[in-house]
Amino acid sequence: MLKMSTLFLRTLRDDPADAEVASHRLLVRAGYIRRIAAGIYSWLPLGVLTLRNIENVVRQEMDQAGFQEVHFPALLPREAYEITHRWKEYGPSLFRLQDRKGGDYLLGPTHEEMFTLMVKSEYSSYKDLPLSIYQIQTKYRDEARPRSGIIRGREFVMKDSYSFDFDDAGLEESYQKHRDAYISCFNRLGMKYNIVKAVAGAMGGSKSEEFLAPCATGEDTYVLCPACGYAANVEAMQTKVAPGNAQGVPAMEELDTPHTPTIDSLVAVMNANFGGGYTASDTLKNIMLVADGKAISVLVPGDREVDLKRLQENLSGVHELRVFEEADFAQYPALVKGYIGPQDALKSGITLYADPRVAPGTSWISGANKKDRHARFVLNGRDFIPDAYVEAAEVRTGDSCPECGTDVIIDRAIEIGHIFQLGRKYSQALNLTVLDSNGKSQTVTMGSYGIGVSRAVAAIAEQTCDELGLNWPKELAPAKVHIVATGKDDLPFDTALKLGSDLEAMGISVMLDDRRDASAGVKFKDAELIGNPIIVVVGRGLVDGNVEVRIRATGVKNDVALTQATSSIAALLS
RNA sequence: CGGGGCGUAGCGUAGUGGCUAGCGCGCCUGCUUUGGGAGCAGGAGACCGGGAGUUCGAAUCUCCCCGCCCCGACCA
Repeated sequence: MLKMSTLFLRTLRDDPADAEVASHRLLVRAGYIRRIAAGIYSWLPLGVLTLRNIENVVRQEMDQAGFQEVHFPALLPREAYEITHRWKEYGPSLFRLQDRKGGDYLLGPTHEEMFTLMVKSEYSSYKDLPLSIYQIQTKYRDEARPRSGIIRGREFVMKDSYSFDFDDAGLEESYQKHRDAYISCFNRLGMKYNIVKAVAGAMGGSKSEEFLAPCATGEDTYVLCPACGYAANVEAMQTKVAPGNAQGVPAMEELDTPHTPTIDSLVAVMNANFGGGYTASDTLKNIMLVADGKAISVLVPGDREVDLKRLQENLSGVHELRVFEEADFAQYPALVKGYIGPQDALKSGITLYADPRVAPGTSWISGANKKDRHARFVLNGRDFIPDAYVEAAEVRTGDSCPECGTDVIIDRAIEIGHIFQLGRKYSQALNLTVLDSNGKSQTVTMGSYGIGVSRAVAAIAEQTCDELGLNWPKELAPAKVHIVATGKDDLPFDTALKLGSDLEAMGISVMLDDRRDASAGVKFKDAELIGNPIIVVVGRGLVDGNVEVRIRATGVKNDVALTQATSSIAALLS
């Protein structure tokens, strides 16, 4: 039984000055966590209990699915990460250090390499597969900007699993098993979440989905279709646009459009001099970018910005993407800044990408590649032909769902899980093979699957808290029942202690506020702040043989006969 | 890394050149109180983020450094 008289806990009456988001404020105020450095937190007893509860739900669901728990060190030698090039590619986000002999080490940000090597050292036959193993472990990433308390830290607890299969069908099956296990896990954690299509991105591999907990303070943006349930990360959102009707589009016509280097100025001149009714969406924006040192050209409708992150994710294999600077324009004198059009792209030799919204058969107003000149009736398929189509334009609320055409909404969320089909990227690099039934070596295919365990503490706090404080689902709370003894006589304190013992004997965890010197008001405030699901007040009702049972989440209060208290509480918790 | 804000006791803060750095919460002692963050009295607790400088005099002004928060870039 957790007794408040001795519990290592100090709640704060004021919000800490360095906390802004609700989960951070409340976890600090209620005495769950304390900041040590940017993105690095200590856990006090209440925090540890909650974290362990979440860990245990995750662990049970993993074990239930047949995955086996292992454990790796956080402190790792450089070698394996050198082979997969991540020692370099991970860049400044990797915590690196040296031992006394000058050997390079790192604090593991994720463990694909180590898991792959572990399987390699134990297994060598197709008969050993499939295999899924996992760990719950502390990860280290030197984030450029840790934020929102425990939501994005530099040290955090993650459950990471890895699946090993003989072939693609096996990988698909392991992936689905993980997906199902994640669904039951997050359901049990009492979270609201969406499963969202994601781009595999830097991890390589093909298929990837994120589990996103909707939350205004979340840092991920995703697209949701209210009609069919289609959900995608904004990077992964697909644009479906019908081809334009090229029939009857007049010949391309060059126009005199002085002083129109921007879309707004161009639309104004078009409406003034070349007939009305033009809007930015009739124009074509031709953005010059540098992708890993190579100039590329991207077409998007004039009323949309290029979403660099989205573009980069969809240009597979591009590590660095930036917009043209003056120096880049200097290298391409044929490009007239502000008046670039795709008509001469072939001549320039620069790869021309088009957003799907710039569909075949659509015609546009674009730059004419001459200062103060534009062209209209510039037809895709006749006047220019993109080398490739790529998702580049920003996604907006009201865009069409690629599945059903309904207007999508855009929402924010916290990423609490991510599942990947990695394929053979790591097994190939580290040479993880097994013998097939013909005695031939075959490269194993892998998946990786993560749950942000410490982040889930914050995400659940965000989703469940109210103006009074935290408000945990019963399986996660530090204790299921929070008993408050009030008054100055011994009776309520003795009764409360007895009630607590009875509940614990029934397997119900109890926190008992047995402080003799704290006023009732303080105890009520603390109970609400700490957020255990059931609060029982043992005090003045005792003269009638009653205790008061409150539901933290709803605020509902009921007097219950002391003799019925344990059974009534047990019923509430079942 | 760019932009903005901030750093005074465990927490929240006042103090913008001049007495011993003030207040609230929390903490300690005593008395009173005990169903919504109690009252009175007494007390402990601060190298005012660090360093250098300006000045008769610096929490306060100047420079450098460190740290923290927010927005952006970045983020398996």
